[in-house]
Amino acid sequence: MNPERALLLDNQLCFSLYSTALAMNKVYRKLLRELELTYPQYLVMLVLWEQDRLTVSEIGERLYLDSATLTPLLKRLEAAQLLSRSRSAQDERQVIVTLSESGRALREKAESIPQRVLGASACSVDELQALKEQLDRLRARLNTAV
Amino acid sequence: MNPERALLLDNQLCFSLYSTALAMNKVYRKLLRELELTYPQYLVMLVLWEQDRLTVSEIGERLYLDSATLTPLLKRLEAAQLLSRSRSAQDERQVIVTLSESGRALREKAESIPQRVLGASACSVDELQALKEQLDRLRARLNTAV
DNA sequence: AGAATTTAAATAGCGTGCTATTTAAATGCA
DNA sequence: TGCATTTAAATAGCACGCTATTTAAATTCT
Repeated sequence: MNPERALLLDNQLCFSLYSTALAMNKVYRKLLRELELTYPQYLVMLVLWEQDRLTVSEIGERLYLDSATLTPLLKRLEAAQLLSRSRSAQDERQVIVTLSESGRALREKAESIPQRVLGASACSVDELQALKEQLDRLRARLNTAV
Repeated sequence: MNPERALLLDNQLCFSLYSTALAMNKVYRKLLRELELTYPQYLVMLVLWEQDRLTVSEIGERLYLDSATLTPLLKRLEAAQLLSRSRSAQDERQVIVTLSESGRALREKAESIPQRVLGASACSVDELQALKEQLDRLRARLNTAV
């Protein structure tokens, strides 16, 4: 593709990625309103529902986010009484994040979310699975490029 | 997929989309530093390089963004002397965005960007084209769902 | 043991992207 | 004509997500 054509918005994969991610976020905002969570907060809860008592860095590794993003986010989740943050006794530099009772309980209310997002996407599971695999490959390559 | 498994992070297309978009943004941040543009600012410039003298809404339609996002962004581009904003004479509610000489000139410096992003992605053009089409379909469906 | 280095998290400051609201201009309609 | 409605952009306020820096704890090295 010549440089002229490459600069056309409609030819840019990256714009498709950007705008589809925004569209996805809008769908989640609507669904997550009843849980009073933002999408990144929901991601943190997903991680903790899988494994509780992680450090800030461990959560960040899972989500590709750093403490500058996570610390204020975790403080908001703590203020909402979904989790608590406490310094590790073994290593005082680390902060351990622990779900509260209501944090664990929220999982049930979240169980319907994936199905409803699938509905909004109006795609088949196979189609989404293929897309997911392509995105994961691309992310891996982009992350090594930086 | 049962609700248990659907809540696992690794099974979520949406997380792949979210995190790949963040990874893409990081690649762009590095490349766009020499143009002193952010990625959304670069998108606005792409739109204006294709067609100059658009209103704020027209830019927003192209990028799926509204005036709450675009107004401050356009003010920054105006402060950087890449464009000017002026009220339409026909309809004083509208603001016409016009590239400056240096705004037009920046296009040349931007011409190498798509090629360099392609390099960072380490994907074939065909592969990216397929991914783009899937994303565009998904965005269209998500946008009608909201 | 003590100084230098590394590490984890927090903080400061900036630019989106959003919802809800406001302002001002244009349009519709009795 | 005059008032209500609609529209375009701007504004207020919030939550990310980032870079760069700071703080404090752990580790390394002599």
